[in-house]
Amino acid sequence: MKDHGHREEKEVFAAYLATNHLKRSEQREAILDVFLRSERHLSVDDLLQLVQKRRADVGRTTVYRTLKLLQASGLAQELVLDGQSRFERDYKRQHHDHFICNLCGEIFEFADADIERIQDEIAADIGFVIQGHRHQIYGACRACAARPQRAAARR
Amino acid sequence: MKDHGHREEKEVFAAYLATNHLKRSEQREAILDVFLRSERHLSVDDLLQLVQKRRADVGRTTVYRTLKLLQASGLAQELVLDGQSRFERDYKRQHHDHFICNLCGEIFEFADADIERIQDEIAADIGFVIQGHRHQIYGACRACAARPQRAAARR
DNA sequence: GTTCCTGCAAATCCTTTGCAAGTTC
DNA sequence: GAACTTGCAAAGGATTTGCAGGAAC
Repeated sequence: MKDHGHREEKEVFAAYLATNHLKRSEQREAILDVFLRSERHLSVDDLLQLVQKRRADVGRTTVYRTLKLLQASGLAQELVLDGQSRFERDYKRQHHDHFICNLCGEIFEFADADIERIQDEIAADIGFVIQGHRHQIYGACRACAARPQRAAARR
Repeated sequence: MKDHGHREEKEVFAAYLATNHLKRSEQREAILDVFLRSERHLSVDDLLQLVQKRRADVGRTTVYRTLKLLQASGLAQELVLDGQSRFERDYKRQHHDHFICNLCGEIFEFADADIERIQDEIAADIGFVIQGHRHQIYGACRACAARPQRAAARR
């Protein structure tokens, strides 16, 4: 397998495996590599299909299981949309939230320090200790809003 | 069945049914009444159990279907948590978002005009037309944070 | 050699749908 | 009586789990 870069993340994953007495495998490495090379917000099936282009014998179950490891090691973050999970890279990325187009399914990221600060203040007011949050804004993206007659593709 | 108030909402529902050539039924009225009397964020099963105290023969399917009608008529709003939906009253209530305790499952509401305004500004910047949003903050509520040793009950 | 991984199939969870029988208009 | 509603059981979709065989350490 060629080295496609992302050395740092691969080391993080190797370290995670070692620390937890887990083993490396061809499948895990292929999944991680494909995941790191993709820039999108992948569903399990997206990722499975991409991985299977390289190794047709990788099963869906392994993708699910490997994604859990990637989350646990801080490399991936889960985005729960409607009925389906999607995953994005999370290593050394700044926190952000998402706009999701109801028409084309496209996902746009945004980050705003003021919103984060206000959240923290409100939480402090009620004595709530924040561990995480989901902030997703749904609607029509610029391109889809410009052609409102097109039928919805809803992901 | 006693009149438990909430006349306005009941009228809205009756009007919705009439407009859409739908029919009233004992089940729908019982479900609506129980829903309106509860102040919490109910799961389908919560609602089913409450309704069945009054009429043991109401089925889960009918609760699902009636909740769809309540949403369509603007009386209920769905809250998608983890793998499960919950429903809260939505008639003439101001928009708000939620804090969700990971330990006891309790849900706290909050509203903040600044956050809403910032969202609108960011959306306008990228030409995104907002149709709705989910903003949920997870963590430990005051009570649970005070006794961190208690095991998680995760909903 | 022991422990961990993998993929399949089966199971689970929540929700929706097909359908025959019962209600409402 | 036509049209809608109900509850059951079955179907659905996404995700998890049991398990026997295979790979890593």
